[in-house]
Amino acid sequence: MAKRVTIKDIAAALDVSIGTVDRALHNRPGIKRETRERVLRQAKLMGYETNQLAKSLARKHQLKIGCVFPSEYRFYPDIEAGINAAAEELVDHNVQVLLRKTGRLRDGREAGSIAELLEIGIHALAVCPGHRSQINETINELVDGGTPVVTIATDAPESRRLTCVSTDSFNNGQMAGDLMANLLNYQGRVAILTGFAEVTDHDEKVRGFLDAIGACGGEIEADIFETREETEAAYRLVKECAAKSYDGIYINTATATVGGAAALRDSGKYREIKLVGTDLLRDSIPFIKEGVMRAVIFQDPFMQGYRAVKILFDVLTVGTRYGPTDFVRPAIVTKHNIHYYRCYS
Amino acid sequence: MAKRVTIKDIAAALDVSIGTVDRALHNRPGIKRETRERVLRQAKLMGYETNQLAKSLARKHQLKIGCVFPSEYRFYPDIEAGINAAAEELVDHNVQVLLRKTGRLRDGREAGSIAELLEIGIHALAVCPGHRSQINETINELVDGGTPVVTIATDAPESRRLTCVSTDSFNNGQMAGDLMANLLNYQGRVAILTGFAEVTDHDEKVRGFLDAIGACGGEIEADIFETREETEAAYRLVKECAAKSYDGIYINTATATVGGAAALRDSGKYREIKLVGTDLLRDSIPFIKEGVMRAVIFQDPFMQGYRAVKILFDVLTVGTRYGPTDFVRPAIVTKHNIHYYRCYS
DNA sequence: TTGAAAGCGGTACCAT
DNA sequence: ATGGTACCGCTTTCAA
Repeated sequence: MAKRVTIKDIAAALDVSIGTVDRALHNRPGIKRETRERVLRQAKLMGYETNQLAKSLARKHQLKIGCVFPSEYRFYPDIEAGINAAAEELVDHNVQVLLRKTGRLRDGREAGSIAELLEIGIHALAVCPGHRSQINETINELVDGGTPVVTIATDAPESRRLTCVSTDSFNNGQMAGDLMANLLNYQGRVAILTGFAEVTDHDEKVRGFLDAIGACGGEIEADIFETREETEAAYRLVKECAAKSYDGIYINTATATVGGAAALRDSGKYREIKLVGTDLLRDSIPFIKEGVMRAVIFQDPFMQGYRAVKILFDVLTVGTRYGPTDFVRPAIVTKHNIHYYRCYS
Repeated sequence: MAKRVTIKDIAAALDVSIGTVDRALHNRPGIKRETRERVLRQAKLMGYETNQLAKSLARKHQLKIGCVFPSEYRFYPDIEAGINAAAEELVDHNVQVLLRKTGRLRDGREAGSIAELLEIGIHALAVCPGHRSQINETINELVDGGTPVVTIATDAPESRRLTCVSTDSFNNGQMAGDLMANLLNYQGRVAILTGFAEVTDHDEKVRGFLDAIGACGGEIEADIFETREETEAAYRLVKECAAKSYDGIYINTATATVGGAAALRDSGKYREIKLVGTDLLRDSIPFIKEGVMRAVIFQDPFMQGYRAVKILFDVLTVGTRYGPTDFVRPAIVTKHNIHYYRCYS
């Protein structure tokens, strides 16, 4: 394992100063085109790669990464925990993470929080947009000004955000559908309890679920109901379904999962009716442990927050490119692996 | 966010040199007991925490971490990939990872490889022991000499290794058992195909599986067969089981999973008989995608290798303490989440 | 027993 | 347009 090539090595080989090498490597002004090319050629030749530790250590200014997300107590505390975990890993890199909470997701207060952060001065931004296009301009201005932006969990797909860290909702639904198809032995009748018909993510999950049960080669019928993500509505709907001839129930949002599980337990029919839920709230844990709910598809919000910050740091320092979406892998959580997953909400 | 406290700050506060602070902080010789205590008190007072980047950058010698594992082409290539991924993350930290392969797991060639590494000089060791006690002395000598050792996948529990990175086999079996119980609607007859009756890990999985199906509150019978981890034996056994009245089959080792799945497909009864396997070999992927195998419990060997190296680095630099076991979380892999998992064997 | 200083591999600024 | 140098926070060696 030969010693790593440093800018000093390059400088020596070309008989220039390390300042010049640095200028060439980083496209800084004040260097002759020809010199830059010579340096770059030599760097490639010698297989130079930046030592990120040295880079962080030498950086004079602190990197500030802003994070804007709702203060709702479901889901977002996990995202926050992930953000903080990443922040902690980056303190030695002289990175500071600034958090701003925006009330409820739909309040539309992101722009205000972002403005606050800009006042302070940030080098990158992670945000959970409450609306898919409302803050496009804000995002685009930032990006055009050289401040990378990533969205978390929800997206603003028509903006010029760098990427969106989230789960693949369609695939999420497929995972649930496949599980259900297997639990039902490829036949029966299931109730799908979706959040809002018009919310893209929820709808995608429904489509994925239908896709999977349709492709299983059996005969599974499905009815779709809307919970509007209200615990009580979910409770009522599941109570009703339990009274009818449903063999399985799929709930595609977190809060409704809790309400639905409670209803199924109260109905006393959870041994016959198979319940598959979504996400992990503290309140759903007992239902999984007791076998009321067979499994949940966990979208790992912690990891979403964590990755968002890590990606931004990476973009800022290494300059790595990312695709339009960065899918976090969901987990199938059951009675005996639930202890591997932390949840903060 | 106040600026971080550095050794310079401590030195200034006490009007000593940073050399003295360093000596105190690291229990180095050549410092008066009293001075050391003064420094340590001040450091605690100011909330000092080492900047690991600076530490790595300043270290004069390269840290060498040795890894010894079988060259078998199942499972171990994934461990190796994980080790390499960790190694890559640590190059900037001036860490070199040295690999040594030992033929088949049971060949008992670890001691030789370790000796080779000691010749070169390593600061830490990760090893997959082929026997649970045979290399205890080798391990203990290293540990007593200040070289931390962790075991990967298999363990040497009576040695003084720092920790063992592996999965919890009993829990692994429970996950499979719970899944099977749900697939069978709590009733039926299952065949358990275990590797070797006398191998602890395999036996633990069987016990975990029995525990879970026993606790499900239904009536599931189970018969146990030994595959000796041979593809052909597994094929034959599953063919036989398919001809009898089994409702489910659980296979608890990687290679047998492939053979078993092939047999079930060939029997044409995979829609009726539920197959749950273990681990992910490239050869098992099609069986999962086609629905021949409902799920596998994936023990994530990549993560095991990765964590082992990361833990050793952490012990070497930060000095973190670890418990006797470090369980990597297994994943339930099905048709629709299999694309999230890489496998190298 | 302690202090001083030269690095590690970069960044950033000043001088030329 | 380029060179030189003082850092960043720590380790390590040498001098006192």
